[in-house]
Amino acid sequence: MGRGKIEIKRIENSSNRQVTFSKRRSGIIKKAKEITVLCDAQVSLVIFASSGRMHEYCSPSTTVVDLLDKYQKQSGKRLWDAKHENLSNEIDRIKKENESMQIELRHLKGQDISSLPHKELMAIEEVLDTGLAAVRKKQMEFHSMLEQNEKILDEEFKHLQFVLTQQQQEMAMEENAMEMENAYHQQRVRDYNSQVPFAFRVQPIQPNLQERM
Amino acid sequence: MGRGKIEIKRIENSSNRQVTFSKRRSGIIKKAKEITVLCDAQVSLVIFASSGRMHEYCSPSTTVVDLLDKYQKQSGKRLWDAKHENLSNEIDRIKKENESMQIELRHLKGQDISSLPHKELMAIEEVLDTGLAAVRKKQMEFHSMLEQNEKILDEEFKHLQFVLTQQQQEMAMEENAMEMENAYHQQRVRDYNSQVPFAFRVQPIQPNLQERM
DNA sequence: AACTATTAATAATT
DNA sequence: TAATTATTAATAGTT
Repeated sequence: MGRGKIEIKRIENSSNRQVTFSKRRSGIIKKAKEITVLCDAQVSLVIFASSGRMHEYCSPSTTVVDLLDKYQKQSGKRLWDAKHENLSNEIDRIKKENESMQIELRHLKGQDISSLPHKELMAIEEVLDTGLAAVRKKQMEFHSMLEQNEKILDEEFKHLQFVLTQQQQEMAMEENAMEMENAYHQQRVRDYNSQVPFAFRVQPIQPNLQERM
Repeated sequence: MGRGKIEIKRIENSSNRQVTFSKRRSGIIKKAKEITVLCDAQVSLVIFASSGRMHEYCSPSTTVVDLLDKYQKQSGKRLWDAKHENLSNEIDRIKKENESMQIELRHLKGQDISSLPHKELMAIEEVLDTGLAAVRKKQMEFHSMLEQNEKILDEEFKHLQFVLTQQQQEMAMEENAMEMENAYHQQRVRDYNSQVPFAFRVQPIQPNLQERM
């Protein structure tokens, strides 16, 4: 019922598939509505697209829950109970997993090892040794990184110090040449320093140089 | 789509209604199957006839239970009772616990520690140190126990050796006194030895003593 | 998203 | 009740 006959197999083209889904979904829901009216049936229809989006139809005057309750009674399949049982089983499974992990953790922490056979003690020791080695290696890396950072900062600091000292010497020479503007220049130096974080300010090689000028 | 157009309203003629129900029901189920295959959708379809008879379709590879689980997640409608919710919550809780333990275990084994902050690395190292110390202490205890056992066994052995030597000397004296019964006594010694495990048998201090006698 | 040629579903009939 | 068929409805490909 279209321009051509199609085979009933997965539509590979994704956008075609989505368009077809949309059309057929509304078709089915329309049919579901019609059969409820024509034959006063009750229908519960839930459709999930491959995208995960959900669409549903449920006959008026009922709810999905009501219908599923009826479904449960008639099919003999116990939806709730089955679900219940599944959950319980999963809980049991996870709890067991949990417990064994807890025991392992304790052993690794040196707890509850009194009654362990010698062989297991040795295995635990080996795991601990391996772990400790890995952690210490990581810490060594961390430290060497810190040292390297320090070295880089140190060099940057020295460079900055050098540059500033040069600038100050230039200024000092200017000041010598133009004694009159002394006050003005001192102000400039102060301005500059106020823009530089304290840690990077240069201590004059000759202390109190400014005071002497 | 029939010999004539029909209005969508309840079919009053009961047998017509039933026939139509039957035809349309199979039509809907066919459509449900088709959309499942064509668009890889998942469909849960439950139809009740006015007679009460139930018909259902559910996409392969799922169950009504699974679909309803998804349904309730998306719709926010509570299909299951509080019990189920409790179980679900517990599962979530345990799963979280599980995950954190798994992470801790991995860290202790020296895995996945690359991105850890230094502080945590130190904490892990401390735990490992503590654990290792405990395990090693236990192993020391084990060893010293072994040594002690050995010592005790050794002493017992020496004692046994002493006692047996004495007995043999007594026997030898008897034999000297009653030369005639020599053969008989040798038999007794052999009988005795056959009841004692080989490891505990006494080597005569003078080899070949019996042969010389 | 709307259109339309074609197939598919089905209402009436047998 | 089941099969047939005339007709409508659904929809695949196109615009």
